[in-house]
Parts: sequence; C-alpha cells; structure tokens
Amino acid sequence: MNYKIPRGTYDIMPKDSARWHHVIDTFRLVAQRFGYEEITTPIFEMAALFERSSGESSDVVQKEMYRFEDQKGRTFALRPEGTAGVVRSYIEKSLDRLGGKSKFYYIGPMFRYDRPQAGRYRQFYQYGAEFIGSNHPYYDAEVIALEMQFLAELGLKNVSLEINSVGCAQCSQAYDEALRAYYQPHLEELCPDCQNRFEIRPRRLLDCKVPFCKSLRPDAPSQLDYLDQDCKEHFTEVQNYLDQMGIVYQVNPAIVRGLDYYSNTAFELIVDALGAQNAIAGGGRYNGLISQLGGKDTPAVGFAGGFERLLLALEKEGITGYEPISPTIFVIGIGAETRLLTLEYISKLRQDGIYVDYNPDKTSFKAQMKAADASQARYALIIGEDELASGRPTLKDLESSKQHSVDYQQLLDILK
RNA sequence: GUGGAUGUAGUUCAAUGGCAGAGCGCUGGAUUGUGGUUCCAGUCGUUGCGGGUUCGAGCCCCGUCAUCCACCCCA
Repeated sequence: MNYKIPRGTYDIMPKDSARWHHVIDTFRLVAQRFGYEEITTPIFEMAALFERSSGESSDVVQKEMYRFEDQKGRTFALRPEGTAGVVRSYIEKSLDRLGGKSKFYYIGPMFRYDRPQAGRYRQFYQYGAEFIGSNHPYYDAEVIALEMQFLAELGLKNVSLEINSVGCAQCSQAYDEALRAYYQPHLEELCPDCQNRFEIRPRRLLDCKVPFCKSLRPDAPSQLDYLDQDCKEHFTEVQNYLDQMGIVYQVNPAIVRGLDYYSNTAFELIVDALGAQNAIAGGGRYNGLISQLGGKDTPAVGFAGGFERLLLALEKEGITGYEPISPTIFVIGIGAETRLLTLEYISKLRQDGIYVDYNPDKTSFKAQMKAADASQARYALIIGEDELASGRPTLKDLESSKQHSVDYQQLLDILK
C-alpha cells in the first residue's frame, strides 16, 4: 500500500452512507420546515475573508487554516467554517441592500489543520443555519429550536443546551477590561497559556483547567454583570422565547465562541459521553460581521453542528440502525445456453425499477444460490434448462424456501 | 504545537530475543438443479515504514508515519 489517506481525513464507505443520508435528509427536512433554504458556497475563499471574519487572533486563523496560493499568487484558504462564505455571498448578491430577511442552511466539508482525535478531523462535515436580517430575539430562539428539533427527530436524548450572552462590542470590551483588572494582581502566578490569554482573549482565562487559574474563577467578574441595558434585555427575551417554546437550557457564563464575530447570544450543545470533544454544535449572534465585511449593517444569528460528533453521539445512544438496501431479487442462470434469457430478465427487471443482483463469477448452481443468500435478496430467480424449455423461470422465496414458475408479468406483480 | 499509549493476515487478536499462529471472513467441496446450520479442505503476512544492536529482532534501541487518549482548540 503506497498511498495513504491524508492525516485527519476518512472515507465514508458504502456501509456508512445510509446513516449519513439519514442524518442529512433529516436536517434538510427540519430546516425546510423552519423556512430555511439551502445555500452552497465554494469550499475555498480568499484567505482574507476568513482572517477578517474569524479574527486575526483566533486559533483558526493563526494556526489551523489551510492556505494556498494559486498560479497567479492569490492567497486562498480552504474554509474552516461556514458562516463567512454565506455572509460573503449575502453581501455580494446585494441582499443586504434589499433589506429583507434571509434564511439559509448549508451542509458541507470544512477544513482545519489541527491534531486529529476522536471526533476531530482535518476535513469534517458541518451543517448549519443562518438567519440574517433582524435583531429580534425570537430569531436567536428560532435557530436554537431548529437545531433542537433536528436532534429530537434523530432520537438523540442526552444532549444539553448551554447559553450565554457575550454582549455587544462595547459591553464585551468593558468586560475584558474588568477581567484584566481582576487577574492583573495574579498575572505572574497564572499558567503560561493564561498569561498569553490575558492579553488576547481574557475571557479564555475562565475555562482554564490548571488548578491555580481555576481557583480564581469563582470570584471573577461575570459577563452578565457587564451587559448594557439593550444586551441584557435581549438576553432575557431570548430566554423567554426558549421557555415558551419548551426548550430546556442552562445559562453558562463560561460559554465563549471561538470566533471573534460573535456578539450577544452564544450557545453550545454538549454531549457528555463524547469526552473531550463534547460540543456537537455551537452558534450565536453576529450582528457586527456583515458590516465588518463591507456590507450594510445587518444583524444575524446562526449555528453550525458537526456531523461526525453527532454520529458518535447517536452511536453512544445505540441509534445506529440504518441498514443498507439489499436487492429485491437475485438472478441465477445455470449453463451457458441460458445466458441470453438470464440477461434479458435482468435488464427488463431493472428497467421496471427492480433492484436486481447477479453474479457471473459463480458458475455452479450451488455457488450461485450461496451468492443469492449472501446478497440478502428476498427472492431468487432461477433460469436453467427446464425454464429455458418452458419459457417460465422459477421464482424462489428465499425466506420461506417456496418456489414456483412464473411469467414476466406475474414476476413483476410479486416484486412490486 | 505539547505529553502519553498503540501499530502482527481482509478483520479481531495470539506468539520468553530462536520455524509468525488462531477465530471470524473469503474460495472450493460433502454424487443429478437449490442457499442459511454443520463437516472437510484451501487461501490470506514487506509484523506500519526506515535505520541500529545481535549469531539471530514481531519482541530491544533510534527515527519516522498513522491511530487513539489527554492538553490546546473546537464541530
């Protein structure tokens, strides 16, 4: 074996495809029910788009982006997330100037150069939804409801929703300063990571696992105390809508989205059974992003979820049963002289919409019967000397072992 | 990017530094044109890759690649 699959990637083999289709189909169905429409954007964009949207300081931009130059020296990047492309498209198509509301959903591969682990890949698949065009707290709740409905429809149970508000740019900045003021006296004692976080993203100090850093956390200021009136009201309203929709959640002030463009509502869906990679979906509001990317100032909210982790979570709950489809009938031709008739039946049945299997490598009748059994087909169609002479093949029910001769129309009636 | 564990047949796993094995799978057979169960036979190896130590390495050492776990981060 000379060629190997790139690190952090994997093949979705036919035996897994049925599960993937089921999950994807379910997402499409639920998204459509909420009025969201599919958008498909390129898997690469100008690198600058991601740098400006995710933020120069984010890990995604600093070390996880697959960048490349094309033949003319332009710098592109494989998309590390889905929102930037959707927003780019939204602006480019001048939807911001039309001023209406847009509801998008998307499904596709994302790329991050990160060290692989269970539930973490370099090429991974995300589904997501974006609502663009209103700051109404109902829409924060709507995208959450969409995600929750999707998971409920799949049968996933042990998942918890955690929400937070990171405020607008102003309260967010006020909070960062409050945090710095709080941690400043202990700066020398903090772990090296946290000393670094102190400057770049002080709120990251809150979920450090190092004992000393952790010990400072209970008394640290909370973002919720630094929200201005509008942001506070918005957050309260989001919770009211969730309550009224019967969605259970927990407020967790430590929830911080990794990308810089989030404002106000931030949320995550956690499945504890998954270990370290326990977030199966996350999202939030990004009111500043569209203007930041050159569009007309437009509020928006959305989320993205990871298919790999979702499938792992479903497996943990024993939800795995999406069997591949097996053939309806397996055609057995015995002897070279029956080949013409055999192929005629195979072709006709397929033209009439029947899933037919056949194995020309097996010559003996016995071997073909074994192949029919292995194919999991419900019926076998036997064409040998006798059938050739009478013009009526033998149909055998492989479950009951009963068989009888049929003509084509009878055969079709039984199979359909 | 950091730390740790692992890597042997298609697959799941064995093998004290001394002939690389087993179950499952796969192929064929068990008297005429009938599958599943059973029985018999056969097939399956660059021991991840590259070096080193040794009379001799799957086993010890170094490097490398990959997977898993924990960080980091996140989906």
